[in-house]
Amino acid sequence: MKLSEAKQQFISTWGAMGTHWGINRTMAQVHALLMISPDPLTQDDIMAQLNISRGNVNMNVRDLIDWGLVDRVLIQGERKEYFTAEKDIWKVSTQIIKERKRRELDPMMKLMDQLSKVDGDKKDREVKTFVDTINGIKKFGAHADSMLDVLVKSDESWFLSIALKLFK
Amino acid sequence: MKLSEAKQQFISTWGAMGTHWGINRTMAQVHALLMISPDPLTQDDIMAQLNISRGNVNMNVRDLIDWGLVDRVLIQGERKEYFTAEKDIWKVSTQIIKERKRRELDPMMKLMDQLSKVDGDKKDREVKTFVDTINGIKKFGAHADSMLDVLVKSDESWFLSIALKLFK
DNA sequence: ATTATTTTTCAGTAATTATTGAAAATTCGA
DNA sequence: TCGAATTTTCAATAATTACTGAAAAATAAT
Repeated sequence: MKLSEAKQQFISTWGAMGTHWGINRTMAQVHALLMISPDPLTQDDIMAQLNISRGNVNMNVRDLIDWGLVDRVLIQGERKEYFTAEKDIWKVSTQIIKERKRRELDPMMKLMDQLSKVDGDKKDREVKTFVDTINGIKKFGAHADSMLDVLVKSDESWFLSIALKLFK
Repeated sequence: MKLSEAKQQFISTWGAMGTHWGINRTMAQVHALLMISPDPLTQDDIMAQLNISRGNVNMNVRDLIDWGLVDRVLIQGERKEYFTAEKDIWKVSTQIIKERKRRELDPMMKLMDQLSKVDGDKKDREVKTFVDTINGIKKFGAHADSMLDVLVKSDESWFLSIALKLFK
């Protein structure tokens, strides 16, 4: 397979995968493009390679920066901004985990705390099932939370050595 | 907070959360409703409680069954079908992990195998960056794959005892 | 301070995805 | 086998989400 074809394939698949993960297709494609580009790219480079508008590039790159997956790079003597992406997939993963925990798990757990204080007799089947489900989620979430914290703070080699001991 | 209000809140938040995870809002809401319902519900129950059409209920319940998160229940002497959801969040999670691994990780890894065989000189920066990125994803995916396999096969108490030892 | 270059914003539009509802198919009791 | 009850399908439509492109804002060189 030729490089250009392989690149296209990768970008397109990474984009499709994004849609299964609540990430919009273009954002995932921009990320894919930057991951396989040896040098930083400009807005115009990205526009040209993905055939999308300037506004679209701008918005998606900004989102990627918010996610901590892409960085602005200043190139000496150049007026334009350049962008580059972290290429180490371990770092990419931990960054995504960190952000999703903050954006999703933390607020969800806060809500569960409130909901577990619902009024009513625990002998009522309706109340009992509700409270049990909520408490199950709370307990599970608390464990997930502390595991993910440690995971995100550890580095890959530490993690893999544990993983291999446990799971091989 | 009253039960009815808490239920609404839970269903609505679980639905919104679904959209961040590539799951459609209604499907997540149906799942939420069934998780907090002590007894199995019919299509009509779900229609009434969530204010959605029969076709919509039918399609989303079918998807949930495909995901292994909801089961049909036959009630003695009743013509209608009833539906119920697994309420143990550990089981729900492992089921989701199992399905996503099969639907997403496995095909992605198959593609990476193909893409890593791209033509061209590894001394070319373009080629090198591409191959390195792909290989990084392959290696990471292989570890994730075997970890998730074990995770899914283990049960909660086993897993938590390991988790506590490691991460507390 | 003026002008050229680059980035950002956002109203309008396009594309995608989800939902309805009625017709068709299926199921099962009589 | 017939017919009522129930489930499924799917074309039409609604709702949502993403994208464009041009105008406005910001930046920096002269």
